[in-house]
Amino acid sequence: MEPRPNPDEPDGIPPNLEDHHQHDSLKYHLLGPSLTKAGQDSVDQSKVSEVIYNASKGSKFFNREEVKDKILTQKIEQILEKKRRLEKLDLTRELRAADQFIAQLDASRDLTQYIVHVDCDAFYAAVELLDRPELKDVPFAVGGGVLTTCNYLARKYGCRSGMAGFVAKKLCPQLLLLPLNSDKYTSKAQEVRQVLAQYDPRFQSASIDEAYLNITEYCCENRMEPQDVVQQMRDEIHERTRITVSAGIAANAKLAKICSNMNKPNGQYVLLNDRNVIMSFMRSLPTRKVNGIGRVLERELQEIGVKTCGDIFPHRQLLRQLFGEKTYEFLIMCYLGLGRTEVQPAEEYERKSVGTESTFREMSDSKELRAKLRWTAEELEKDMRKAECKGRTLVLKVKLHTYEVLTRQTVTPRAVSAADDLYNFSLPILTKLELEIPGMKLRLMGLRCTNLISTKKPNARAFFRLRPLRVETGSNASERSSSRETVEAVREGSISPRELEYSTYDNNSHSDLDDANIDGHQALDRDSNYHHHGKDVAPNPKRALTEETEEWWDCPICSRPQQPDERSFNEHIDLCLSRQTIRDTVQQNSMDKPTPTTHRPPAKRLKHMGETKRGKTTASADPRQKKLFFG
DNA sequence: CATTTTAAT
DNA sequence: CTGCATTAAAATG
Repeated sequence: MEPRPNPDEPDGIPPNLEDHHQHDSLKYHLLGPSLTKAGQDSVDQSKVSEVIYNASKGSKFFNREEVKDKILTQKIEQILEKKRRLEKLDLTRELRAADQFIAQLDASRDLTQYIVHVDCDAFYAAVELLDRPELKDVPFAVGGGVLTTCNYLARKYGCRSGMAGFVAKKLCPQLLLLPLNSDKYTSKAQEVRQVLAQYDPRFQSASIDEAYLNITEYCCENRMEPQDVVQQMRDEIHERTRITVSAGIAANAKLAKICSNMNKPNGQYVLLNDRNVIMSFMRSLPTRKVNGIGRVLERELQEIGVKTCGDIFPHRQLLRQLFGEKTYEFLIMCYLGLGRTEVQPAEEYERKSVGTESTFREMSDSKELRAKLRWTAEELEKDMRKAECKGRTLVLKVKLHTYEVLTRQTVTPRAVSAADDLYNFSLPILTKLELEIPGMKLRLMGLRCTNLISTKKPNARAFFRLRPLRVETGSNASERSSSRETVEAVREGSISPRELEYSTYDNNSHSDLDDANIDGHQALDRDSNYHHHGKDVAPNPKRALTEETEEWWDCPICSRPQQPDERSFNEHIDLCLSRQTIRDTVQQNSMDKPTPTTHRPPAKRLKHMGETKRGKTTASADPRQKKLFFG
């Protein structure tokens, strides 16, 4: 905690106190999304927010932020009104439901795992510093118009990731801006990951510079305490890569993530796997510290009187109605300090959309816009080729010169990926938008493809899901036939179709063994600040078409549904395993090089098991079947 | 109720 | 004052 350096005074401290007062929430908002990140403790935030406010005042971006802030204020007004209305009612039912939910969650609390969240310190800046050690004592940032990261020296001036470059310059005029060298960061990240893999071969990359590990096994096998394991791992990372990382160690991923921030940079923090310790840790924890609670939810919560996770409890009877089902459940989990205890490689998650977007000088000419769409379509085609998929829904995104964002989507008659198709099917929605908004002026255009169908490795693995013929009954028959497609060709030689029916289905997930071989470039680096309530990091690897799959146990090797009977299921797996061994041998000889350093564990792809959040099949199905297969 | 759009992260 | 992906809730019909 050093004293804050004295950055040059901004052009003007606000002269007008009323103005000051009215825009409090906006100013706070303008501080940006990464406020909770480390390195800011010694900074005078109110000074910083003044500078940001004055630097951006009057810009189109600012005006839009102002509008958004007004809208949020209205939304909060409605929430408060609803709250007042609710409080006049008898809420014992909701209270009971909440208490029951809490009891149920608490009973299923798992304190047996040691989950670690590893976070590289100012990663891009640290990598740049390796090449240019002379920058050790100068504040610098990486990124162009927007800072992707900055070193800790720059943070002392209030600079941080996500901030506009010119704003950062106001805060710190000496700030040096370096251009991005993405390849460099990716290869450095790989070096770090090689070390991580020694401690948990199934570690999960959450972004280029963040990862989750489950070190329970490592601790057991080496008779070591978690904190010693992590200290050793961090030392090893530093020794091998010359970059420093921080880590959090706790019973689940949500807690570990919070903990990795506590002793940043180059530190670690252990939260004991003890219910009381966790509960009191959460009690005083500001909501914003939780991954998934950002500027907006923080403010909404704060306005109803919830500042810390402990404050959630006395409001439990209101939260569902005020914020909706999922957010309610998420908040209760926060109160209890519960989170994910499983960690799984990112490659095992199924991608749901692929898209591209770009910002450009304002543009309104119809011809130019079509050219831009054409170009965007071509970019998307490249990305889809890389992802090896096609899609059935196109989403056009535009940002007007006012920074207002609009999206329009259309369902294509067939799965598409070629630039011509992408362009031709999205052109009508662009044209319609132009009619809707006369003189439409854009600063950004994006195209995204969803409802994906994989075209991966046609001969390497069955990429159609085979499932036994079943009598279609009742209401879901029509629904199912619509999402199902008879397929022209059987691509996979080793299994004859016979009486089986084919459906295009869950293609990526069948190729995790292939993925393991390809690995490397598909690493799927996600942004650290993406969230979803309920889970903590990556998306749910679950499928559409859930209903009827419940009655079948899917084989983790071939993914075909099996009779839900233990004996025959195990027999089938044995058969599949031997078949798999043969296939792998054949493949290795032909083309694939197995990954040298990170050895992969046996295929354990237990999808459709422990399914559904709303169905009550949760806890029962999962452990049972895992045991069945591994036990 | 299914689909689309917006907003948050 | 980016770009990519995911999720939840609200709006729409």
